[in-house]
Amino acid sequence: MRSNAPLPREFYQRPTLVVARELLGAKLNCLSDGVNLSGIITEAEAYIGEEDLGCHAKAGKTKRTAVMYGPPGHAYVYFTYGMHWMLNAITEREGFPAAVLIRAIDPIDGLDLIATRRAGRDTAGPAKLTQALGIDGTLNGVDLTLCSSGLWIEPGEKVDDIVILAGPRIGLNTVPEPWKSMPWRFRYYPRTQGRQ
DNA sequence: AGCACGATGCTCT
DNA sequence: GAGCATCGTGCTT
Repeated sequence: MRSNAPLPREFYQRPTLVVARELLGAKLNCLSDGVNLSGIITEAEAYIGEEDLGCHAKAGKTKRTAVMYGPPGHAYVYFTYGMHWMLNAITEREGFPAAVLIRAIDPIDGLDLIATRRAGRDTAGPAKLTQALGIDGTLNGVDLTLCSSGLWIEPGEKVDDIVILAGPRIGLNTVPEPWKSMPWRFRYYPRTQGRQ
């Protein structure tokens, strides 16, 4: 059984809110320790430009945020809380710093390895999914539109807008309004079709 | 089921 | 030196 072609660069080179919504239902793939691991994206958040005070790019272009200013369709992987890796997909045109944080997946391929790495616990959480798939800083900047990068995203089932829930982004405790409350977090529940 | 807290190290001021 | 796009545990309702 062959994989589908990855989502193309044009997919990412659009408004970040559109990309965030449309990444729901897509299939995140990672080649890790020789095993193909994957999962359906069920939650994502948008971070949009230097004006967005919840976005890392609020401080301008730095060593850490440089990839956000690069071409869309690449991975922005950063380290936080002393132990966690976060995976983002770069969006919008090159030169404009924006990204979608992948916050949760439902595992599809490599269930055994994922269960081992997660000690049987779930993969709903930005640091949980990177741990499950073995994603770390070595993948920062890789091209998500190429299978050969070892980290890529394929199209999936179309998720109807009606089952998508939108709300404020998580963890922006000291971010000022209106950014703290912008409804830029999107999620859905594929198993239950809309409720949990 | 809900909160408080500690772990742990990088980034930017 | 402060803060962090978090998680798991342990304790209280």
